[in-house]
Amino acid sequence: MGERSRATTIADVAAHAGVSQASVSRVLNGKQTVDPAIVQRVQASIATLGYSPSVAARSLVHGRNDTIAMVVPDLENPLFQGILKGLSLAAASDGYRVLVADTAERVDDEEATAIEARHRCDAIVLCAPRMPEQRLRRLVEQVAPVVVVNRPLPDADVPIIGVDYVRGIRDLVEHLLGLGHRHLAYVSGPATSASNAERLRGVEEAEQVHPDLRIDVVPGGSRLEDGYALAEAVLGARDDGATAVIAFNDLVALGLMTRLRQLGVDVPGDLSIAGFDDVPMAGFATPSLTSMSVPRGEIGAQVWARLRTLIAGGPIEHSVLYRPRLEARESTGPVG
Amino acid sequence: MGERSRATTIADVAAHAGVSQASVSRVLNGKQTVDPAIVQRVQASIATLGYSPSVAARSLVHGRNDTIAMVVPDLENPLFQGILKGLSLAAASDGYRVLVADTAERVDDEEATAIEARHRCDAIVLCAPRMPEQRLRRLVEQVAPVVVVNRPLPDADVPIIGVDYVRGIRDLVEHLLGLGHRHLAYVSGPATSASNAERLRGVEEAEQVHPDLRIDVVPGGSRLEDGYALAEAVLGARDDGATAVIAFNDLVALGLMTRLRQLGVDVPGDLSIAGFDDVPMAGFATPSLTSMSVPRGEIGAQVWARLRTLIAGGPIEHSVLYRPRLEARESTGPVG
DNA sequence: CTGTTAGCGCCTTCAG
DNA sequence: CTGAAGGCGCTAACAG
Repeated sequence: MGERSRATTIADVAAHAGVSQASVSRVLNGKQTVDPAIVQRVQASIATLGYSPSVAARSLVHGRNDTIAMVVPDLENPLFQGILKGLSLAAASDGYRVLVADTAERVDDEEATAIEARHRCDAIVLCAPRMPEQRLRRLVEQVAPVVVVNRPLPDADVPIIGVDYVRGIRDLVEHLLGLGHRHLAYVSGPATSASNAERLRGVEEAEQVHPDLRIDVVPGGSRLEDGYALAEAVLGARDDGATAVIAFNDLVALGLMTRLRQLGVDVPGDLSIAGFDDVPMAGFATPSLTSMSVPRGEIGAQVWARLRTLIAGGPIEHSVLYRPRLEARESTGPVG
Repeated sequence: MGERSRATTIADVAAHAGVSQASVSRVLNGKQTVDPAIVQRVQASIATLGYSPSVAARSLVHGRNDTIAMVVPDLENPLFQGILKGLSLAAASDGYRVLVADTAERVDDEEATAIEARHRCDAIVLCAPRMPEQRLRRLVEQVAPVVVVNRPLPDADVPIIGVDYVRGIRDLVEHLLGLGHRHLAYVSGPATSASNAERLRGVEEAEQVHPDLRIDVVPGGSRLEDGYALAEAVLGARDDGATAVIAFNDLVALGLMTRLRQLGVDVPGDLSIAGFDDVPMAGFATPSLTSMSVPRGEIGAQVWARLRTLIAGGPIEHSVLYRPRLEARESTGPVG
C-alpha cells in the first residue's frame, strides 16, 4: 500500500513547509480558511516531496474506505459483467472504487465472502441468485449498507435493483402469440436460480391468462454448452407440437440454435427461438436472435445511486424493477 | 467500513475477557504461545461480542491492504474479463481481493488512475494496450510492485504476462498455408493497440518467410460492429485475390461472418475466416470459427503468482509469453 | 506467558 | 488563522 520504502508523511510536509501538520491537513482538505501564503508553501512542499496521503490512516480516522464490494457468483456471466461495468463507472465518478468478490458459484461461501468483503468496504452489492431466501434476509441485515441485485426479497429493508422477469417473459410470450404461436417450450435455467423462478412465474401467468396457450417446460441450464446439449430435448417438445422456444437466456438460445442448425432445423421456419438478456452477440447471430433487452449498465448505475445514499446515512430508497424491452429479430417468425 | 454504528474494538474484547489488548491480539493472530485458558476466554468474548478486527487499523500498522488493483481499458473485453476472473480467484486463495479500475478507454486517465489505485492497494496489474511506451515505462517504475499484462516492454524492470501474438499469427498463417491459401487479408485492430502491432509483426514475418505469400492489411477494429461494418472492405480484398481472412479478434471475425452471410458469401467456400482469442462463442458460430486460443484464466493466475512474489519482497520473476493454440474449426477450409 | 508502552499517519477539537 | 495534543484500532517491542 502507498509508496515503496518509508513514504513521506504529513509530518515531513509540515516540516518542509515550516508549518504544523494541522495546517497541512487543512490545505489538503480545503477546510476552513487558511492563509494564502501558507497554502502556497504547503502545496509547493507537497509537490517537491511528492507527498500523497495514506489512505489507511484516513480510513482509520474516518471510518470509511471509499470502496465498495460486489459479490457475484460468476464474473463470466455477461449480465454481471455489464452491471459491474456500470457500477464501477458510476462509483468512480464519486471517487469510489469497486472490489470484486467472485464466489465461483459456491453458494455456501457466499455469506462468508460477503461478510469479509463488507469488513473491507463501506458497503456491498449482493448478487446471490441461488442463496435461500431466509439466509439472504439474515445476511442483508448483517452487512448493511447493501443493495441486492437481480432477485426479489419482499419486505426486506434493502433496496433491490432488478429485472422484471415475469413481465419480460409475458411480453415475450405476447410477441410469440402475435406471431400465431399457441404451443411453446420454455427451456429453463438453473433450478435454484431466483431469476429462473421469476421467469417460470411469467410462464405460468401467461398460461393462465391465455387458456388456449400451452407452454412446456424443458429442464435446461445457463450456458452455451447447455443450450447446445438441449437440442434433442427441444426437438422432443417440437414433436409434441411446440412451434416456438423461449430459452432461459441468450447463451442457451445461441447454443441451441447452433445445434439445431447442425440438425437441419430451420429457424424460424421450423421453430422460432427467443432468448433473454440481449447480449451483444444476439444481434449478430444467424438468424439474429429475438431477445429481451436488459439495461445492464443502467442497473449498475442505479445500484450505485442507492448505495451512495445509504453510505451517506440516507434512507433506504425505493427498489427498482426494469422492464425488459423486446428486441424482435429474425429468430422468431410466424407460425406455420 | 467495518460495522455500522460504533463497532466493538479489541479493547472491548480485552475488557470483557479480563485480559490485555496484547493478549487478544495474540490469540487473534495466533502469535507466540498463549495460555490455553486465556485463548478460551478471549475466543468466547470475541464470539459473544461479535467482534471482528478493523481492517483499516491493521492496514495502518502493517502498511498493507491485502488488496490489489487491476487497471483495464474496458471491462467488457472478454480477454480482460477472463484474466480478471483468473486473477481474482488466485488472489482470493491467498486472502487478497481485487479492485477494478476501468479507465473506459481514456488513455490519458490511465496514469492517474493507476497511481490512485496504487495508493489504495499493495500492488497493481496494468493493462494499458494503448499507452505510449515511454509513459508506460515511467509509470511502471512509479507504481511498483506491478505486473504488466498483454503488451511487450523490453528490458523494463517488471514482470510481463502476455500472449505471443507474433507467434500466434504465424501459426495461424501456417494453418492457412496448409489449406492452400497464398493470398490473405488481415483485418487489423485499433491502430494504437500494442497487441495489434504484435499481430502485424507476425504478418510481416510470415510474408518474409514465405515469398509466395501475400497478406493485405485492411484497417479494422475490435468489436462485433466493426467486423460487421468491414465486410465490404474485406470483399474488396477478396476481389483482389485474397482467399482467406484473419481478423484482429473473434468479435471482429464473428461480426464479419454475420455480414458476409447476409451478403451471400459462403464461408469457408468462398472465403475462409479466422479469428483470435477463442472466445466461448467461437465454437458455437455457424460455421464454427477457427481461432487461436488464449489461456485467459491461466494468465490471471500467473499474474497473481508474480505479484505475490513482488509483494513479499521477492525478485522480479521471469516474464511469460503464452503461445496461442490453434483451434481449427469450420470457418477455414481448403482454397478453391 | 502476559501486560505496558509506543507508535502507524491522519484528522479534529481546543486553545492561543 | 494557526499550533499543540489526543485518539481512530491495532500490533510490536519491551519489560515483568
